[in-house]
Amino acid sequence: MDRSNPHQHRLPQHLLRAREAVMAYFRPLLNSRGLTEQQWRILRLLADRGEMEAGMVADLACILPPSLTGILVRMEKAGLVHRRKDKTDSRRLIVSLSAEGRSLTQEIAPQSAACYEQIERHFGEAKLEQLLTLLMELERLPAPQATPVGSEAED
Amino acid sequence: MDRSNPHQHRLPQHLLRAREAVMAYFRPLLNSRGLTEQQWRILRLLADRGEMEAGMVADLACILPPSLTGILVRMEKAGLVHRRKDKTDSRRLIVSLSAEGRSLTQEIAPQSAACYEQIERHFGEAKLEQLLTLLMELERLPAPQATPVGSEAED
DNA sequence: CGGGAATGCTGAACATCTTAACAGTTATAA
DNA sequence: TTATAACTGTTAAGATGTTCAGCATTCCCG
Repeated sequence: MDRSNPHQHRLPQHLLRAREAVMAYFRPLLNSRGLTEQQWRILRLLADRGEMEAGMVADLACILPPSLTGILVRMEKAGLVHRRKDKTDSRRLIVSLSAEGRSLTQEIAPQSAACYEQIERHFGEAKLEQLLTLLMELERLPAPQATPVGSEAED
Repeated sequence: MDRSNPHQHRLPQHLLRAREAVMAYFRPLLNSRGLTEQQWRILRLLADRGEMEAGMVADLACILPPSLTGILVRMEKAGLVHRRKDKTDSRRLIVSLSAEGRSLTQEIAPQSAACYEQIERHFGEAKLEQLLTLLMELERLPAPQATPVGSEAED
């Protein structure tokens, strides 16, 4: 194919592949405890910052609200978290760690850290820092301008 | 939490967030044509390298075989690709672009490139190169050693 | 006070991911 | 040749992603 664009870098693809390479280190650990990636993100979040409302969990754990609803139901059914409505604003859902969830998190955390150190050892601490810096900058990309599709220009 | 580890960097999370920030630029374009991310990856792949067997599509597009099966069925139903068995080895499935799929790809490609250039403009060409280099290195992480869960140590 | 707008979560429909098991085909060796 | 292993793709089941719509609650302003 005559692609005169030398910048066909496929940034999203490489972000995806890199993430897969990294997750391969963590997945066995999580699977051995019957946890999904998302559930582990939520557990750690609650362990680190204490109970919070669902919307904040969604933001911090990068999970869309409709997904989060089901995930939290399953996690509560598994005895990992508690869900309760906010007293003063009954629209809000407060999510907190259960005792069981807390102890499980404390068990897994050091093993997770060990996986991370393996990665660090293979990849190099300096490059890892550099990569994280770039990623955090990229996260701050401004939202794309409306609809660049070129069709509809809202009234 | 007494986390004495100052390296709680959450690399997978940042890879995920960064990817989301980038995909936000491409999603509107793809949605406007009724394509998913995965379908677009497949279309571009076939346009770039010509027909190939399903396994290679899975590898190159970062899609697991069970997912690919359904995706290709839907894409064929939508008239975007053709599927046929290899004559000499009927285990293999050859996937190729249809005329309709090709023209759609050619329509979208320049708009996709435009999105990419927006990102490049915001983020900086140099940093983008640097990031891609690091990502490609990270992809080459060695597979984790067997089962680091601490339970079974075969042989 | 009252009603529309905004907020926060959930439901629904469809697509994809993830793991495990399965089926058809081909390669290999006794 | 024939039993077996290896290879390729698919099915199955459960969990999550993605978009849109809905519902309850709260806010805000006249």
